[in-house]
Amino acid sequence: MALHEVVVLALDTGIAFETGLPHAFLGGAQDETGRPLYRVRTATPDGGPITTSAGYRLLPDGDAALLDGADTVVVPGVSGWPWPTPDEVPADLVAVLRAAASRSRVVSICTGAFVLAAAGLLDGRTATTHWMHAERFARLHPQVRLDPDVLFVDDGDVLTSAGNAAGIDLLLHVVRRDHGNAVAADVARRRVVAPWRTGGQSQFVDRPVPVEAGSGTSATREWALHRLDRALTLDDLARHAGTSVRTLTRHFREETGQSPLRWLTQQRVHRARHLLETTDVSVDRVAEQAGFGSATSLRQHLHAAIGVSPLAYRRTYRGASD
DNA sequence: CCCTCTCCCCGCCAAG
DNA sequence: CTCTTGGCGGGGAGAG
Repeated sequence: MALHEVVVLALDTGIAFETGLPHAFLGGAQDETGRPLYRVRTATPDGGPITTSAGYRLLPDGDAALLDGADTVVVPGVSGWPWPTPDEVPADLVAVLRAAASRSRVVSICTGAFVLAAAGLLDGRTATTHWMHAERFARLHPQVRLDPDVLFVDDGDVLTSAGNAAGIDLLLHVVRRDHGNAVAADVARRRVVAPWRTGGQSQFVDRPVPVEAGSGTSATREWALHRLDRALTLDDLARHAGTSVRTLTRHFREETGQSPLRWLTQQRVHRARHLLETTDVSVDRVAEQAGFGSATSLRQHLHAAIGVSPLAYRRTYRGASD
């Protein structure tokens, strides 16, 4: 089988830690005979050195032309605050990314999602980024369905991860997707990280993305999280927020990038996943405690979110032992 | 799988 | 004049 070509696109102020991750986690993947499965190289737009977030300079393997032969392009985060806003991403970089996306899988880590979004690669898709930048991302890119609570999002040929170390989770997921669990577990072992995070891929609902204090709907979101198990209507939320339903939905979209119901459903899915991962509570009870009207509803939403049934999901994380 | 009913989403616009 | 609010209604999604 031909080596899978990976090109890391390093940009100025690129986060050093993340820029090295593909070499470790994709470059470190091997088949059962010990042969590497990916070749990882690093490119900068003009082939010249860039200065990383750590201050040292990085000399790449080549320029943007390297991306032509890439099966997967990885865009690590950039740290030059407040770069990048869409109009600060150079047109030629946008063109390079668009071309790359038309023939390669594209993966971003952390604020790399801002670069992908600026190139329009995330329009109409689901994506994530570092939680600290989620609200800004939602404001800048309302056309992207942002899921700020997950470690990564696999949207097929475009994959995005949360901040820094979440890149590890995503790259392991890529290996798992390409070559199966055994190969991914082997890389994880070699790099001395857990094959997946304790608690699975979702972050815990009990320590959700910190809501920006004072921002319009943060208190209401917090409030809703504490009564997820009960039926909540837009009227309920608006009443708590002290505004009209119209203003509430408007603020929700501005601050979370989502409509209230979509946000609520997402939180419920998170809670359900958490319960499936950590307890043996029956699916009916999980549905109830997560605020779904029925097990059917839970099944539907879980399937839409991650493509598996509740019991299959639980089996993945709790094992089929005993 | 389909049907019906309810609730939601969001562009639009007038008012504050 | 600009910004925010909130009521309305068509189109649509989800529940049962």
